[in-house]
Amino acid sequence: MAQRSRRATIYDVAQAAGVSKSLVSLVLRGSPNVSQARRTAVLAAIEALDYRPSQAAATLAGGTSQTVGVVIDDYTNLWFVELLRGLQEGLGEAGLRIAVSDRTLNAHVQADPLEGFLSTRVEALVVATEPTETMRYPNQIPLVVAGNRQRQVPGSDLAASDDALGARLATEYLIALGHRHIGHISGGDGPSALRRQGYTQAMLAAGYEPHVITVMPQTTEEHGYRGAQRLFEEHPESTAVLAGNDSMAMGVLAAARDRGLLVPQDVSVIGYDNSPLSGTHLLRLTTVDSRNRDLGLQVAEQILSKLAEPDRAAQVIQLEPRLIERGSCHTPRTTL
Amino acid sequence: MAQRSRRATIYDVAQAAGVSKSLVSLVLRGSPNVSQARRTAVLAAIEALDYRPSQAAATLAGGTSQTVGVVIDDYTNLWFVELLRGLQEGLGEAGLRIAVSDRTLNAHVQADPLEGFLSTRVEALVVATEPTETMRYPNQIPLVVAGNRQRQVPGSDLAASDDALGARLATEYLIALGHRHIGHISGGDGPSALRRQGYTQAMLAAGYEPHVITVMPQTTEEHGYRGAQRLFEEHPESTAVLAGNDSMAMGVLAAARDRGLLVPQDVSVIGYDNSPLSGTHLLRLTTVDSRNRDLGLQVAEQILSKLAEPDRAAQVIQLEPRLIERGSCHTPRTTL
DNA sequence: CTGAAAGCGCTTACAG
DNA sequence: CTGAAAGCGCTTACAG
Repeated sequence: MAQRSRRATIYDVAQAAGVSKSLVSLVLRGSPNVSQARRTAVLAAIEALDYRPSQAAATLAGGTSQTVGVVIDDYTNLWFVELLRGLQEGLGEAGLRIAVSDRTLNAHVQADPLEGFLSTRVEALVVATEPTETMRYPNQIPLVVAGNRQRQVPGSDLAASDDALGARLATEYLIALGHRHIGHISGGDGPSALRRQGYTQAMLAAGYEPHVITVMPQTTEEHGYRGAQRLFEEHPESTAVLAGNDSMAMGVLAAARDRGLLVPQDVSVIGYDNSPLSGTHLLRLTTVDSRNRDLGLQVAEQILSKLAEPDRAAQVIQLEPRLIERGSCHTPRTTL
Repeated sequence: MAQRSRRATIYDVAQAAGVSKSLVSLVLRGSPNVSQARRTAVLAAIEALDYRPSQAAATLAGGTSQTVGVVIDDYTNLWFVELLRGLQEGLGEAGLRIAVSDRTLNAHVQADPLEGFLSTRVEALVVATEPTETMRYPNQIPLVVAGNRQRQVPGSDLAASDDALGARLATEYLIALGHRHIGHISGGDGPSALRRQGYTQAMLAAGYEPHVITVMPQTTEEHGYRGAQRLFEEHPESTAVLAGNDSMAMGVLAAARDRGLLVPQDVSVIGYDNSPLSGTHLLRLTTVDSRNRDLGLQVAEQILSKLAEPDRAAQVIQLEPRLIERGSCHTPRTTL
């Protein structure tokens, strides 16, 4: 039935439908200036020929790829999933496609995912990872950095959750619960630095001594585990721990268990990110929600506005995080 | 410095380097038939003009996109990550790019991710999700289905882990440990059906009664939790549980804990997938490794061979899984 | 080793 | 509402 022959082109469709190829193009792009009869004929021909327009030709001829590129750091670091959802929602109206790439996906053909996107002529770029100095940033298309990062990209928009505020909220929550010996396990990236700040501020404001254990360079369960071990050793009086994120919190839970401490009876634990993990029956982790979906919506808006007005000044948008109460916190066992 | 003007094209580079544009094309594609002096000049011009070749033009003119598309079901379902790594490794030599899309990413512009890939003129397609009947499968490019699925795609290659064998290995391991009351929590997808088979076989072979709890339609922690609750209620004599995958195993752990059962002392638990989750300090989950990276390597090979010889018959490749022993299993508390 | 020419499959004005 | 023409930025033979 289907021949392995040459692919159908717009010419074939035009011929089969008995119209010119411009007309086919109009139908494809949903123009209202096409008679019903011809539209039907074209659609039938498309179906019959199993025709699919060539994205390459459309991009080349139209001068626009209609896609925005998103660079993430790692598929296992799930915070980007909700961001993507928000982006998709926000970009829907405009009909922009989304393409995702992590650092390693095409490392065999291109050192830098940005290069690939730039060659693809994306309309805009979202950098949802720590920007590197080797990246050559485009200045001809909108670029928005998503999330709090250590490095700035001059001229780019920025959309991030207020990580300092989130950590402050979490710490104040523990303090309100009656805790005063609260430790913090922190990592080495952009959000970590801000969360550390928020934690420290809240502790000092309450007149308590902050205990920060910084584990470099990652923020995995393993790092959380090691950090918590150190905390429990150096500060056995700790009755609560704020972890740098949910993965690290999972490590904290493991360290507590291995030390014979019950959560939340002996020690309260708070995570950060409201990841799928935190909502499981096994963890029931109280955490901070960064509202990444809303973040994605904001990023979409920034892209759209910059596309409409390329000369507008760079924007910085900050979202307010909120605390999600679940089952990992309690009043301290012994109120001193 | 950088003008927001028109993008540099191959013409601009040729002119700046004082060569013809064919020569620039040769340099870009790494041809050896270019003198050192001219190559240097071209490279300098590319750098100076911040030139990036247009992927669209290259695809259109060259008649090949040099990319293979991978359809996954969901970014939160992490089994594809290792698959991607293997694919990347295997495709590296050939210089093929990888593009990933899940079902929802571009749902606002295209109902089906396949359509997008087909418009992009990918060289091959990897379907790492349950094929749907609405998908129009191409017959002109290699298609390989990765993982065990319920639906077949006629003419496509298949690469999967032997899920029945994996479940049998896990069950036999528990039996060897002395367990005879072993339950299985299963889901509703392709791998689930096979794992169920393997479990049942092993139980019957040992002369024990299989207890399967099937929770539809998903295979999440929540489903594992509910399934285990039912198992513990209906079969309180159970001393071991084989979960359909690691996420479900996590739910089993939670259900055991909520029932006051210790793992592994009171009940042994085995997962499936060897996901990042299973290796955490908190879970220390004994699990089955499907060797997804090797699977990716196999898929790459299938693609390459089909590209070289389009008429070769469809292949089915099955990999042997292996058991990963960690800390969630023990001999049964009371040997009956 | 290098250059001129044709063509890939579309979109976009521009006439009718 | 519809068609003929030019052109997008490359690659690929094909001559030299």
